[in-house]
Amino acid sequence: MSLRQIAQELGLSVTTVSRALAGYGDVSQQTRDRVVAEADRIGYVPNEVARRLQKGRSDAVGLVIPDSHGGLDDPFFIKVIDGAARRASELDMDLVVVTALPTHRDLRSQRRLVEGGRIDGLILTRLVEDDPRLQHLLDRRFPFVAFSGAPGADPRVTELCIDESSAVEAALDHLHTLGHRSIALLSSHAPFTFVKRREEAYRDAIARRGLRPRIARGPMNEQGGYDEAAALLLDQRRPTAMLASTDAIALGVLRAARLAGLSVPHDLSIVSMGDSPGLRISQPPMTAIRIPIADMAAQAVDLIVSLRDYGQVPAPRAHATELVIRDTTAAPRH
Amino acid sequence: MSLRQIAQELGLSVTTVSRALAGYGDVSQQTRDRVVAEADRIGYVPNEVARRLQKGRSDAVGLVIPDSHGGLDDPFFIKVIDGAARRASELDMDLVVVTALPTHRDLRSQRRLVEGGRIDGLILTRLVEDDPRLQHLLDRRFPFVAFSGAPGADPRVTELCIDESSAVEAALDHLHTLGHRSIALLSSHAPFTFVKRREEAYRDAIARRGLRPRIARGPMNEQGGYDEAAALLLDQRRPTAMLASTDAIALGVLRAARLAGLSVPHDLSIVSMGDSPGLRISQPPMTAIRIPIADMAAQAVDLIVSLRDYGQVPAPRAHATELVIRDTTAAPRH
DNA sequence: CTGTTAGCGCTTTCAA
DNA sequence: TTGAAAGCGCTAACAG
Repeated sequence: MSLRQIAQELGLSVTTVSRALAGYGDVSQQTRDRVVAEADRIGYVPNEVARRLQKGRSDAVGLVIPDSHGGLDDPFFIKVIDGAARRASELDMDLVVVTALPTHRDLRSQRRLVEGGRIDGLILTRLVEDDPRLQHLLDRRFPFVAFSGAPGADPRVTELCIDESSAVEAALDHLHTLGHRSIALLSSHAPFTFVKRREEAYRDAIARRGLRPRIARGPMNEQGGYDEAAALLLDQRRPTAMLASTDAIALGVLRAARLAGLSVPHDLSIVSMGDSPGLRISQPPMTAIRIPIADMAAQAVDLIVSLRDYGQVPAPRAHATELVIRDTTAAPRH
Repeated sequence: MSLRQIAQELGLSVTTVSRALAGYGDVSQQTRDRVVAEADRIGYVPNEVARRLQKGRSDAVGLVIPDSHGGLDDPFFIKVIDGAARRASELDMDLVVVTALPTHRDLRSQRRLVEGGRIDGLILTRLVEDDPRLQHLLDRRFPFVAFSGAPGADPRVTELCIDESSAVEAALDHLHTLGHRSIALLSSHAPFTFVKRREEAYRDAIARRGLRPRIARGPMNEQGGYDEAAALLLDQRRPTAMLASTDAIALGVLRAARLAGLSVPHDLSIVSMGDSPGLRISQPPMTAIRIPIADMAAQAVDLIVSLRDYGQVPAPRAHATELVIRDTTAAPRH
């Protein structure tokens, strides 16, 4: 099961066998055929670890997910893993997943991964302001891409993002066209960059229409969405539509509306931003801005390979989003 | 950033430095202190790849998830990844995730992983009868554990399972005690072992109570559950309760009941088997048998380490399940 | 076209 | 208690 075995069997040098199997380099066709035949016969698979040591790279991409003690329930991560693992598999690479406490104050996971040579590049998610992870990677000039954007548009950071402006614009256009004039944004307190960007995009889009912005914030989960929506719905002049900045929040809004006895979409329209499967089977199915997380994750792998091999990337562009109209949006009642 | 650097800096041999850092072996306390201090100073992190090559093991655990072209939406896998990655991180190991086509007829992913020395053991999920993956691993005596059970109770297979009998029994006991006498099982056509086990457990538990079994089958997803339930609900003598063998199916049942104008739980009680977060926020929140997927995945890592190091495992026991009573179960109407 | 040599960074003998 | 030497399996550089 090693090159040496094949070499001995065929009376060749290990080098020649290696070359023949690599598929390039100078080897006679005859030798190549013999080697390949023998390799097939004994079912040779190269030792990836040895190859990595020699090549000085690991052909693996890292991903850190939050350590939530068995409670990880964010569809975002399964999408990221799905997309990244698929692309990595296509490239004969590994996706290495480790957990870290969500605070990321403890860089041990990242250091083991990065400095131990286990991976060639890292996919970062949920970056916050002054994220220590970022500095660590920049200091080492280690290849990485940041999902959902990095704070401050640092040119050294390769971002993987959607065009938040046009995504929010599409949602507001849809609602505005339906006749809504009071549209709230259900945002969150979470310190992630995309949260802020979405808020800005919302403010701009609302201002362009001469409407009044209303932004609610809470924890970035279902309960948070529920609480935010419940408070807004108590208001005398409650909004006729809500744009939720994440799927979990949107599902909380839906629950709040139901418990308040409001009909969705007639008493309240809801648009979510995301792509969770839960949105399709919610009651009613949720209108949403689809964010192609898996595709973005697949691209992340390509970008990392490019960064590793060429030290730069072909200017990554924002991914297109898509308004998927389902059953939580309609014209407001008078 | 290598042992050599530290060795040169301190005028020691690489061997000594290695020993000092390993924490065992014969090194004077003084030398050890000096080495550790210097290692800290330059921020030494051992090259994991070199260590792996030398040790002949990779300190990594593999997991193959279905390649669903960006559509992976099964909460099962995120739980598995979460639990396995966390335990692996605790042990300073990696979790390597790759995708493969769900048919698993193509063993390339597995062969690259296993024979390339990239991992020390593999976590298998969703095994089917005569699964080619199983034979491949058994042939090579490669450490692996099978999630959700392997067909046929092969003694060479380390299983990670719940006690299906007592899980189903708990669900049926709950429903029976509430007064239900017509309880259907919404199963699926999926060829996985746990599906069959659940059906058997259901038959037994129903028989013990002198009731008549009713088993419906369809695709193992939300739509499947919807279709199965819709058909049952058309029946003159429709069941008053349904036990869904997976969460996705249960959510489909809920949708069918709603569209049929039935009140859940009063017209129809539903119990699910699983642990998805979606169950907590369904309307109404779903009564379920909680299956501790993440804990099982964490144990999977321990079992693989044990198999690797000792060639055997401390007889793994079935994981306990728990009936979580929420709002989809109540006494039947007359 | 093929072989020899060297070395990736580490750990493990075996000697001193 | 320390060091020298060997080698994990592979690839790259340099000769022939």
